[in-house]
Amino acid sequence: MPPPSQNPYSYLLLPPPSSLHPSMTEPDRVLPDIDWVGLLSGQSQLGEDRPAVERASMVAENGAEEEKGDKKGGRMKKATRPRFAFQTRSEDDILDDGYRWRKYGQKAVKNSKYPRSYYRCTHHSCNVKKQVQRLSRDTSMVVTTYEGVHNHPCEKLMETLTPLLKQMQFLARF
DNA sequence: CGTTTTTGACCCGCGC
DNA sequence: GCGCGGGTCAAAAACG
Repeated sequence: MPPPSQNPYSYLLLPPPSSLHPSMTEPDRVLPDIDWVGLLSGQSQLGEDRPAVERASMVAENGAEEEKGDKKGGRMKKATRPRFAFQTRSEDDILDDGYRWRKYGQKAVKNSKYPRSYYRCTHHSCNVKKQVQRLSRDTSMVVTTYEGVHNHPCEKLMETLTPLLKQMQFLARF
Protein backbone atom coordinates (compact mmCIF):
# COMPACT_ATOMS: atom_id res chain seq x y z
CA MET A 1 0.00 0.00 0.00
CA PRO A 2 1.33 3.41 -0.95
CA PRO A 3 1.84 6.08 1.69
CA PRO A 4 -1.18 8.23 2.46
CA SER A 5 -1.66 10.87 -0.15
CA GLN A 6 -2.70 13.38 2.48
CA ASN A 7 -2.52 13.99 6.16
CA PRO A 8 -4.13 10.89 7.61
CA TYR A 9 -4.53 12.42 11.02
CA SER A 10 -6.40 15.52 10.06
CA TYR A 11 -9.72 14.07 11.11
CA LEU A 12 -8.46 13.73 14.64
CA LEU A 13 -8.11 17.45 14.92
CA LEU A 14 -10.99 18.65 12.82
CA PRO A 15 -14.70 18.18 13.22
CA PRO A 16 -16.35 15.88 10.70
CA PRO A 17 -17.28 17.35 7.35
CA SER A 18 -20.68 18.93 7.10
CA SER A 19 -21.74 16.92 4.11
CA LEU A 20 -22.30 13.39 5.21
CA HIS A 21 -23.63 10.62 3.10
CA PRO A 22 -27.44 10.46 3.36
CA SER A 23 -27.30 6.97 4.80
CA MET A 24 -25.08 8.20 7.57
CA THR A 25 -26.46 9.73 10.67
CA GLU A 26 -25.18 13.03 11.79
CA PRO A 27 -22.57 12.72 14.49
CA ASP A 28 -22.51 14.99 17.44
CA ARG A 29 -19.82 17.35 16.44
CA VAL A 30 -19.41 19.19 19.67
CA LEU A 31 -15.83 18.74 20.67
CA PRO A 32 -15.47 19.59 24.35
CA ASP A 33 -12.15 20.10 26.07
CA ILE A 34 -10.22 16.89 26.00
CA ASP A 35 -7.12 15.85 27.87
CA TRP A 36 -5.41 14.57 24.76
CA VAL A 37 -2.16 13.72 26.43
CA GLY A 38 -3.79 11.70 29.15
CA LEU A 39 -6.12 10.08 26.70
CA LEU A 40 -3.57 9.10 24.13
CA SER A 41 -1.03 7.93 26.65
CA GLY A 42 -3.65 5.71 28.18
CA GLN A 43 -3.03 7.08 31.63
CA SER A 44 -6.68 7.37 32.40
CA GLN A 45 -7.77 4.42 30.39
CA LEU A 46 -10.11 1.65 31.44
CA GLY A 47 -12.55 1.82 34.26
CA GLU A 48 -13.06 5.52 34.16
CA ASP A 49 -15.54 6.84 31.72
CA ARG A 50 -14.41 9.47 29.35
CA PRO A 51 -17.69 11.24 28.78
CA ALA A 52 -16.18 14.04 26.80
CA VAL A 53 -14.63 11.73 24.29
CA GLU A 54 -17.59 9.45 24.03
CA ARG A 55 -19.89 12.34 23.51
CA ALA A 56 -17.65 13.70 20.86
CA SER A 57 -17.57 10.47 18.95
CA MET A 58 -21.11 9.41 19.45
CA VAL A 59 -23.67 9.19 16.75
CA ALA A 60 -27.08 10.36 17.72
CA GLU A 61 -28.85 7.39 16.23
CA ASN A 62 -27.83 4.77 18.72
CA GLY A 63 -26.98 6.34 22.00
CA ALA A 64 -24.22 4.63 23.93
CA GLU A 65 -26.46 2.98 26.42
CA GLU A 66 -24.63 0.36 28.36
CA GLU A 67 -26.74 -2.65 29.08
CA LYS A 68 -24.70 -3.96 31.93
CA GLY A 69 -24.34 -7.67 32.49
CA ASP A 70 -27.56 -8.93 33.91
CA LYS A 71 -27.95 -12.66 34.02
CA LYS A 72 -31.65 -12.62 34.66
CA GLY A 73 -32.83 -11.35 31.34
CA GLY A 74 -31.12 -14.10 29.47
CA ARG A 75 -30.19 -11.66 26.77
CA MET A 76 -28.52 -8.39 27.45
CA LYS A 77 -26.48 -8.47 24.33
CA LYS A 78 -26.43 -5.30 22.34
CA ALA A 79 -24.45 -2.76 24.27
CA THR A 80 -24.62 -0.17 21.56
CA ARG A 81 -21.29 1.53 21.33
CA PRO A 82 -20.55 5.02 20.18
CA ARG A 83 -20.19 5.40 16.47
CA PHE A 84 -18.38 8.00 14.52
CA ALA A 85 -18.53 8.35 10.78
CA PHE A 86 -16.66 10.66 8.49
CA GLN A 87 -15.76 10.75 4.86
CA THR A 88 -12.53 11.52 3.14
CA ARG A 89 -11.52 12.35 -0.35
CA SER A 90 -8.86 9.80 -1.03
CA GLU A 91 -7.55 7.52 -3.71
CA ASP A 92 -6.76 4.86 -1.15
CA ASP A 93 -9.50 2.88 0.49
CA ILE A 94 -7.35 2.17 3.48
CA LEU A 95 -5.90 5.16 5.24
CA ASP A 96 -3.38 4.75 8.00
CA ASP A 97 -4.86 5.98 11.26
CA GLY A 98 -2.07 4.64 13.42
CA TYR A 99 -3.88 1.57 14.62
CA ARG A 100 -3.53 -1.96 13.34
CA TRP A 101 -6.64 -3.48 11.83
CA ARG A 102 -7.50 -6.99 10.77
CA LYS A 103 -10.05 -7.37 8.03
CA TYR A 104 -12.76 -9.85 8.92
CA GLY A 105 -15.34 -9.44 6.25
CA GLN A 106 -16.48 -7.78 3.09
CA LYS A 107 -19.97 -7.35 1.75
CA ALA A 108 -21.54 -5.89 -1.29
CA VAL A 109 -23.70 -2.89 -0.49
CA LYS A 110 -27.04 -2.34 -2.07
CA ASN A 111 -27.22 0.57 -4.47
CA SER A 112 -23.48 0.71 -4.66
CA LYS A 113 -21.10 -1.07 -6.89
CA TYR A 114 -18.38 -0.91 -4.32
CA PRO A 115 -18.11 -3.34 -1.43
CA ARG A 116 -17.92 -2.47 2.24
CA SER A 117 -15.03 -3.79 4.27
CA TYR A 118 -15.12 -4.67 7.95
CA TYR A 119 -12.11 -4.31 10.20
CA ARG A 120 -11.36 -5.04 13.81
CA CYS A 121 -8.61 -3.60 15.97
CA THR A 122 -5.92 -6.24 16.36
CA HIS A 123 -5.05 -5.21 19.87
CA HIS A 124 -5.97 -7.86 22.40
CA SER A 125 -9.26 -7.25 24.13
CA CYS A 126 -9.91 -4.11 22.17
CA ASN A 127 -13.00 -4.79 20.15
CA VAL A 128 -13.14 -1.55 18.26
CA LYS A 129 -14.44 -1.98 14.76
CA LYS A 130 -14.54 0.10 11.68
CA GLN A 131 -16.03 -0.25 8.26
CA VAL A 132 -14.94 1.37 5.06
CA GLN A 133 -16.89 1.92 1.89
CA ARG A 134 -16.50 3.99 -1.21
CA LEU A 135 -19.36 6.05 -2.47
CA SER A 136 -20.64 4.97 -5.82
CA ARG A 137 -21.90 8.46 -6.49
CA ASP A 138 -18.58 10.12 -5.87
CA THR A 139 -15.88 7.59 -6.51
CA SER A 140 -13.27 9.76 -4.91
CA MET A 141 -15.03 9.67 -1.56
CA VAL A 142 -14.36 7.09 1.12
CA VAL A 143 -16.61 6.74 4.14
CA THR A 144 -15.13 5.34 7.31
CA THR A 145 -17.24 4.44 10.31
CA TYR A 146 -15.66 3.75 13.67
CA GLU A 147 -17.49 1.85 16.39
CA GLY A 148 -16.28 1.88 19.95
CA VAL A 149 -13.40 3.54 21.73
CA HIS A 150 -9.92 2.10 21.93
CA ASN A 151 -8.97 0.97 25.41
CA HIS A 152 -5.28 1.35 24.69
CA PRO A 153 -3.06 4.13 23.44
CA CYS A 154 -1.90 4.42 19.89
CA GLU A 155 1.85 4.05 20.10
CA LYS A 156 2.42 5.33 16.65
CA LEU A 157 0.59 8.56 17.28
CA MET A 158 2.11 9.02 20.71
CA GLU A 159 5.62 9.03 19.34
CA THR A 160 5.01 12.00 17.17
CA LEU A 161 2.47 13.90 19.18
CA THR A 162 3.57 13.68 22.78
CA PRO A 163 6.35 16.27 22.62
CA LEU A 164 4.11 18.67 20.79
CA LEU A 165 1.21 18.19 23.15
CA LYS A 166 3.38 18.65 26.17
CA GLN A 167 4.68 21.85 24.72
CA MET A 168 1.18 23.07 23.99
CA GLN A 169 0.14 22.38 27.54
CA PHE A 170 3.08 24.31 28.80
CA LEU A 171 2.36 27.28 26.60
CA ALA A 172 -1.31 27.17 27.48
CA ARG A 173 -0.53 28.22 31.01
CA PHE A 174 0.06 31.78 29.90
C1' DC B 1 5.75 -20.11 10.41
C1' DG B 2 2.80 -16.48 12.38
C1' DT B 3 -0.26 -13.11 10.77
C1' DT B 4 -3.58 -11.15 7.58
C1' DT B 5 -6.81 -11.54 3.60
C1' DT B 6 -10.20 -13.83 1.06
C1' DT B 7 -14.64 -15.62 0.53
C1' DG B 8 -18.74 -18.41 1.03
C1' DA B 9 -21.46 -19.94 4.77
C1' DC B 10 -23.91 -18.74 8.60
C1' DC B 11 -26.65 -15.96 11.72
C1' DC B 12 -30.01 -12.58 13.06
C1' DG B 13 -33.51 -9.02 12.94
C1' DC B 14 -37.15 -7.34 10.28
C1' DG B 15 -40.99 -6.81 7.00
C1' DC B 16 -44.28 -9.26 4.44
C1' DG C 1 -42.41 -19.03 7.79
C1' DC C 2 -39.62 -17.06 4.30
C1' DG C 3 -36.60 -14.05 1.97
C1' DC C 4 -33.60 -10.19 2.15
C1' DG C 5 -30.03 -7.09 3.78
C1' DG C 6 -26.42 -6.43 6.78
C1' DG C 7 -22.87 -8.24 9.90
C1' DT C 8 -19.69 -12.00 11.39
C1' DC C 9 -17.28 -16.58 11.39
C1' DA C 10 -13.90 -19.49 9.96
C1' DA C 11 -11.19 -22.32 6.80
C1' DA C 12 -8.20 -21.93 3.27
C1' DA C 13 -5.13 -19.10 0.76
C1' DA C 14 -1.84 -15.47 0.54
C1' DC C 15 1.72 -12.83 2.42
C1' DG C 16 6.32 -11.53 4.35
